[in-house]
Amino acid sequence: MTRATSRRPGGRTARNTAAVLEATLAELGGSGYADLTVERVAARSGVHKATIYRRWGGVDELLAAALEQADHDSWTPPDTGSLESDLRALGEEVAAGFSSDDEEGSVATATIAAAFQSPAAAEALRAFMEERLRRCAEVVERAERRGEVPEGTDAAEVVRAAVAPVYFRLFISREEGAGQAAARAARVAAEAAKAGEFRGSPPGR
Amino acid sequence: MTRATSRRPGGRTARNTAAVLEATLAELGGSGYADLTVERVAARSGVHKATIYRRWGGVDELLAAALEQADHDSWTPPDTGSLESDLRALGEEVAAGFSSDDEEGSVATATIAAAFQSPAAAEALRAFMEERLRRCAEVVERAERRGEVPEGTDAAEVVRAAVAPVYFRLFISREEGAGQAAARAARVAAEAAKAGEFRGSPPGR
DNA sequence: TCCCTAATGCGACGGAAGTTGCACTATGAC
DNA sequence: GTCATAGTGCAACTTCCGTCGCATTAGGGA
Repeated sequence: MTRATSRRPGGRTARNTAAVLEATLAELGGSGYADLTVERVAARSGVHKATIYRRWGGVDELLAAALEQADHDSWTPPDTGSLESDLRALGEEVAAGFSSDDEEGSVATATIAAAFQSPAAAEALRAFMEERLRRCAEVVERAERRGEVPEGTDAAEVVRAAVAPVYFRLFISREEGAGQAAARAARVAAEAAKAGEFRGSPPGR
Repeated sequence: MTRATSRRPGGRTARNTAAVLEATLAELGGSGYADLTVERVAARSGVHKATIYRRWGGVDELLAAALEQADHDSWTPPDTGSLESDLRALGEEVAAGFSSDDEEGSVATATIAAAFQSPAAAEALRAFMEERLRRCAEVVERAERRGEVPEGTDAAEVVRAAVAPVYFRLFISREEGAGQAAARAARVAAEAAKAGEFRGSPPGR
């Protein structure tokens, strides 16, 4: 959508967009968010910095665009046979993804950081997480079809309960053991879901 | 501890420390983390910027020192009579504290943001949250004494389960309704604790 | 193929962030 | 009281970030 309003979406513009976003991801993976700068992205991509400032506006918007791109991937939640183990796999995936230094984890971590400083990044993160939660609903819906959980279970809320403790340890309390936390959170969330604690939409909806 | 290694902890040095940290908090409350800069703190506090750079090193370390100071406050967890309502009050306090623009919430939010960029800030945040979790254990211990939850319940883990979804909505998924989420998370955590799901230390300890 | 102009490249500029050397002040030991 | 020096103030300096005006290039309609 970045170029939806453009009058010349083809050729060089498209090439520049690709080069810049790719360079952004590479810089993130290499140096992290703290050292992410427009000048470095410009140098790596071969696109002039003035162009980047004009088209995106700054580092945070650049990051938002990169995340938006990542949003269009083909990720699907795990399917292991039971709600609890699906949730556990999900949580462990989160813990592993953010802990590792691979590109995907770096982008996500950087965006969480950037969201504190830029409305554009915050919005990009919100949209990304919304989409992820939407896809994760599948996990709960399968459980519902299996009869594991009652009908009308708020799928997103179950997933939130399962993964929130992992994120909490990673970025809020900054503790070790996010991976182990996934198992317990998954169990608690699954049990609560079976007991019908997550039935119906939350009050504020 | 900032001045523990100093050879001249008294007089002007102490006054400067107080003035700088107070100015840091004031700047945070007024303009937020994104606009927090050493120069502005220097101007507000009346301490020269070179001094601040020499003593702390940068904005993030400044913030870490301010949080460390806040760590020594007299905060205690709510005591409402039951585990679930205590946890709910706790979660709502978190949601309200971070949403509001008061000074305390600003410092905590800013530190979470700074923790992504500076090891010093990350460590300060970790220590702060550790202390908060330690104080919150009281809530679960009271419930244990009342017989609400089985003996040997991992208090910190119960609290994490109760507040993590609130933090998740605030800073990760960036959704609305963090306050409402507190109620459901508190209920789920309390029920799980009663069922003994949080008995014993987690595996990775 | 031609041509208008959107998009980019380029270099210079203003300003803010952070550093450094030097002089001075005030602390705390004696 | 005196004195060595830790700590601070000051100002100049170096980078780096972001912006701007203008020249140049290339997309895409004719």
